[in-house]
Amino acid sequence: MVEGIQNPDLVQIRRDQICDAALDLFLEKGFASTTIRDICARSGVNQASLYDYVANKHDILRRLLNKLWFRTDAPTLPEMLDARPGEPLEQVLVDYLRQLWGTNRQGILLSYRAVPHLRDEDRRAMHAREKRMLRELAVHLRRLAGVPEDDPHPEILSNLIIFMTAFGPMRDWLNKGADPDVLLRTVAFSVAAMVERLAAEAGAADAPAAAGARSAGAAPQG
Amino acid sequence: MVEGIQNPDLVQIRRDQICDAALDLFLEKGFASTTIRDICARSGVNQASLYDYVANKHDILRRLLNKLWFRTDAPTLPEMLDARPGEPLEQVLVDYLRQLWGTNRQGILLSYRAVPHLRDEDRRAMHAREKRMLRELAVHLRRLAGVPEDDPHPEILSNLIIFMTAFGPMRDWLNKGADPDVLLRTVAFSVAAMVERLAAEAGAADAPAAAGARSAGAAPQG
DNA sequence: TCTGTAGCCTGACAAGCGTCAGCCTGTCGA
DNA sequence: TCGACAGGCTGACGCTTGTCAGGCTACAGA
Repeated sequence: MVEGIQNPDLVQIRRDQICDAALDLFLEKGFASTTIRDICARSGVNQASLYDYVANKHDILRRLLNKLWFRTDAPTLPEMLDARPGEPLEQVLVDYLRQLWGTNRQGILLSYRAVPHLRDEDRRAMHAREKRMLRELAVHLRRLAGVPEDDPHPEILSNLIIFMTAFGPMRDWLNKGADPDVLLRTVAFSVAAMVERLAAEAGAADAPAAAGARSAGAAPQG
Repeated sequence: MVEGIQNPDLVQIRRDQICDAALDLFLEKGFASTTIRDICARSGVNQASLYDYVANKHDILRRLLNKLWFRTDAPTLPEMLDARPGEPLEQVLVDYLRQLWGTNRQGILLSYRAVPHLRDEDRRAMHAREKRMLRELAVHLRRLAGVPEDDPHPEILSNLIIFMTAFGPMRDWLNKGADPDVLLRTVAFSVAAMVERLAAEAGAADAPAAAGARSAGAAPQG
């Protein structure tokens, strides 16, 4: 080998092997205590050959996050809300969570656990994406709850909701035996209740909200 | 020195030095990539002397979690609810979060990040405590929302609420500039809204709920 | 059969790890 | 003045880590 591996298909196959094995191990033992030798043993790739396919250990983590966290094949929550205007927040959330928790549990876990091991540049990129998502979601919440521009609650609630979308994967060991669908419906209705309450308080303090809460169910605030 | 250090006060002082330095480093760089040499450098304790005060690196982590996670000086959420019967959930939560986020941010972060590095026995103890708390909180929720024994929602909601109590410390980098008090009030009112909605749905499906939601009326915090 | 070469692997490197034996220093009662 | 002894420190151990130079194998084309 003079200049790396030439067959691009082979490179792809080997990289997938390496990343798949590494993902499991990173989630099992953490990034720092997973060794290159571990990854080689599980993936079947030779220890020296590994460096023909990835630059180094950090490169594996970066590739994983690019595939799982910065994925382009699935919409973010605000994108999904954009695409389905008028639909109740709760229903959109159910679909969003089903998709997220169904196909990307590991990506969520990795993104929360691997942060300290990211290179600064990659961490900045992650934070930027998170901030953008938060901002976009806050716009929706502000409209849904009918609160004024200067009210800081939508931003906080956005942050909280995005955090709650990690609930399933992060705490599933405590939900042993629970129906996954009941789980995500519970989260969705909880979020809807939060937004409704925000709308109700804005309406009570202000004027009757223009948009109001769109979610189904009685507003219990009495 | 024949048999360890004899002055118990000195032992305590040194252990605190070691643990304080280690806590910062574990949160900064993760457990596995923090070295004994790092801990010594930051704490000022000599590398050999360190082993006069703690058994090894894992022992440091265990001591930290005992101090921060299995703390006995602060009540758990269900304990606080037991101690203040009749008070609105929302108010109890505000006080609980103020105490938790004020004095134990690092404990929360550590407990979420250090899990993969715990010895099995310690991990089992953590999980047991978590399960007990979840069960106890579910009892309260069931009563507050007036839902029947066989409804699985209180358990899921308990799990979700305990997860949400980690929101402040886990996502504070996204809440830069926000008033910490507004933050925890927002979480508290969100949780109250969730429980109210659970009560409303139980009441709608069943009979008028006996307990109902006890949260204070419209009192917009802002 | 020979040869060039793409891809695989052996074996080793320096660096860094957790750990500790054994020596050194300072203090204090006799 | 002396020695006993608590506590600090030097220096090194055996091991594991990420990384890679360079030799090896298998096979296509002549």
